[in-house]
Amino acid sequence: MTTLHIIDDDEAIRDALGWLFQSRSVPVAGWPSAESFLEGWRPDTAGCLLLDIRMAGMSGLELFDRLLARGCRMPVIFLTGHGDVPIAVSALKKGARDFVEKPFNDNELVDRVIEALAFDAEQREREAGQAGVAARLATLTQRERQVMELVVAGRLNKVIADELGISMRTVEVHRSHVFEKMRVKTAVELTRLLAATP
Amino acid sequence: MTTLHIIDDDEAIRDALGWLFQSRSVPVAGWPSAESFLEGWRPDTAGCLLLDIRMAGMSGLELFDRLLARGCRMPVIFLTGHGDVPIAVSALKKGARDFVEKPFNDNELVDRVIEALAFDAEQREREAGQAGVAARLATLTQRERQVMELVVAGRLNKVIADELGISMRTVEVHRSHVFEKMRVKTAVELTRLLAATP
DNA sequence: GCGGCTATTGTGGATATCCGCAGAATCCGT
DNA sequence: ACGGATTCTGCGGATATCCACAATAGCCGC
Repeated sequence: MTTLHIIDDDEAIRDALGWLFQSRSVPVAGWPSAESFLEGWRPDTAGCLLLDIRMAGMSGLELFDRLLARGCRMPVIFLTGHGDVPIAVSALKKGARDFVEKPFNDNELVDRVIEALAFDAEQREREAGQAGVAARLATLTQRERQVMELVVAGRLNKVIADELGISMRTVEVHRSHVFEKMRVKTAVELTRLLAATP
Repeated sequence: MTTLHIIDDDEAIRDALGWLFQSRSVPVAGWPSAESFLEGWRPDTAGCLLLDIRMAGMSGLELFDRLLARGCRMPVIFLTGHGDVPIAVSALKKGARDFVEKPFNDNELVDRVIEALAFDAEQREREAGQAGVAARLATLTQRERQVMELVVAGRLNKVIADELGISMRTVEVHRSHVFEKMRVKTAVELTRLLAATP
């Protein structure tokens, strides 16, 4: 299982949460500030975040915004001791996974964290597949991409040739290159490959 | 534009909100209770809901649950005067669109409602298209459905014939019927049609 | 039993797609 | 200037798909 990142400037809380999750076999990493986590974060950092709202220095919300801006897609569970509805609403609408008030129920929190970790693992698997597709897409030339778009739009070769003002034979060549580079054998497979990503 | 349904047991608030929205050209329907709205609700009721949490009789949350159970997909904006974070979190996680505390900013609320109405309209358009596809799917015979699944999986006719233990000619016939009934001309179009719905 | 729907198969021909072989033009970097 | 990548084109043949015409057979409802 991947790691739960606990970000809280109160060492006592980090320790208590660390204890709780380690006792449930959830790997934990503790961070004493938003800044320290942000510095250590890399696009391939996996797992989920348990993030305190109020912290000295950068707040949990600000860290969340900065992570989003950097393309981080890890599930984030906010922890807060002083429930503020507008903050909760805006965090959830931005894509936070959960918003939990202290004091919380231990078992419930553990369950939510485990679900979030599973979600992250699945999401990373999906994205790994998509990255492979994106890498293959990047090897296409402009013309090949144009032809591909018309192919997955369902146009016949002769129509594509018309629309691009080139001969059918040339379309066939590009089409064949696209299939080869994208590692598919039929237009239908290509369509499915691209339908899963856009 | 479609209708905003205001559900609040306080007539003064219904009137005030009604005024606000009518002055912004948003069509409004007022309901004095969750029960009255639920009774009048039909699957094709369009628009969005502005729903008070605390009401005599059925609460806003309970109405929301019942609507979800009946397959209602209208955007719901909750209104509440006594912010409760766990309630807001659970409502949003269930799919509520927004959760607004009184007193609210008029302009902000109007903006959110207009966005929600636009969202509902788009969603209904999408679903109308999907319903058409579903209706056409329902006209397929079992065999045609089997062939269709293999076609959109990218198999060639000869392979399909093998897998189903029938002749290629029969596959061609079924395939042609599928195209006709689904109103497409190529396997790629069919794939796109089905990829948008699953 | 007759008519309609479904499923099946065949023949034969028109179209489309797939592919190897061959040739050529432009642009770019060494 | 030479090689490489990209784009373009033609020919011909092997496969595949599309389709009209034609026919057989089982099941179901009237």
